[in-house]
Amino acid sequence: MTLNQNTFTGEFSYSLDTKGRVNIPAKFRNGLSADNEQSFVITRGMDPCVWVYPVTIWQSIEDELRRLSSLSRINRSFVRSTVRYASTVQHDKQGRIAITPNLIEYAELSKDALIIGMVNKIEIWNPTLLDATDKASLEIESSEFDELANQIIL
Amino acid sequence: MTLNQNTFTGEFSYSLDTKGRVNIPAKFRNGLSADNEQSFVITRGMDPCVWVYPVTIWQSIEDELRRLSSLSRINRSFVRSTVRYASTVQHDKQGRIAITPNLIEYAELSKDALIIGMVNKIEIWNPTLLDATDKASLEIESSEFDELANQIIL
DNA sequence: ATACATTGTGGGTAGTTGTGGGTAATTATC
DNA sequence: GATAATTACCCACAACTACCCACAATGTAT
Repeated sequence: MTLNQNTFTGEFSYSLDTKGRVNIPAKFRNGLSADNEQSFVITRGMDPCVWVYPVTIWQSIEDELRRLSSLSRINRSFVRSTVRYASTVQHDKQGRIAITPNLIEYAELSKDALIIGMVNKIEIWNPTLLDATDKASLEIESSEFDELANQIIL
Repeated sequence: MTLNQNTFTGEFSYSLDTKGRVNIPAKFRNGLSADNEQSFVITRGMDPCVWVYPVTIWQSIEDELRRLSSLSRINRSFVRSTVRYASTVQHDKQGRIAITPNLIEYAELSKDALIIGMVNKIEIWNPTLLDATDKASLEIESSEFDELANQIIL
């Protein structure tokens, strides 16, 4: 399939093994463009989950960060907080990537991992945490959803 | 993997030994382009930490500094504080570099060293100092932070 | 329905990496 | 010029990681 590379949709229940590895769904792997060399960048999400970017997408973020001068304190701490938890990982022959202990702790991952396609990136969740986050945000932000509706037509 | 040379991301907890040496994470060493000849330039960071540049990157910074000359006061003080303490170091067979006593004192380094990839350079921190710095900047600059995030993060 | 390929999961092994310390060479001090 | 201090280079080892193989479950084709 060559339609829409580096685009991810759908939800998958996979498991994190004792070595901290999770499988990337075959659908997602096959959707990866060749120039990614089977690699992703994993980092902290804004929510308590792991964000997984194709490297080529992440590089565009890096390029912008590179342009921020370190003379400014805000820039320094912004670059630091963005890049600090990011690492490049290549999936093995079985299609798995290793999640760093740091990120496992942050996203509170244990055996069950919920993998969600988020268009240009992938999220890995502890199912319990996702439920809680969903409920909370639905209550609070319905008015902001309305605002977004004006910008994006579904 | 040859993707993106001289680019550093991620966080590592290493230790400074009794001889003042720290390991450069294997990931960072492997990402160094060959023309660096396993060497870095270490100097004072603008925050209380040690900055570590690949020599080739440092050279381009020096070139820029030369061009800026001494027109503005900020440049003069930047040049003075940054260049003054810079020295070139080559890592040994085990991948360690020796930090000069001067820089160890400046960054208040002792046993624990936190090594952070900052895209085009590496920072070495005393973990306690980093925590403090983080907290301070988060309080003061959170709005400007959000602004940057909106521009850069996908 | 059966054979075959693909996918998700578990685990073993060899090589790499981080860390400590020892010895020789170099530099500094008197 | 002799001695002390520092630095560069080497070896050793434990812990970890990358890589490989195996197998069961699922999906696909004939």
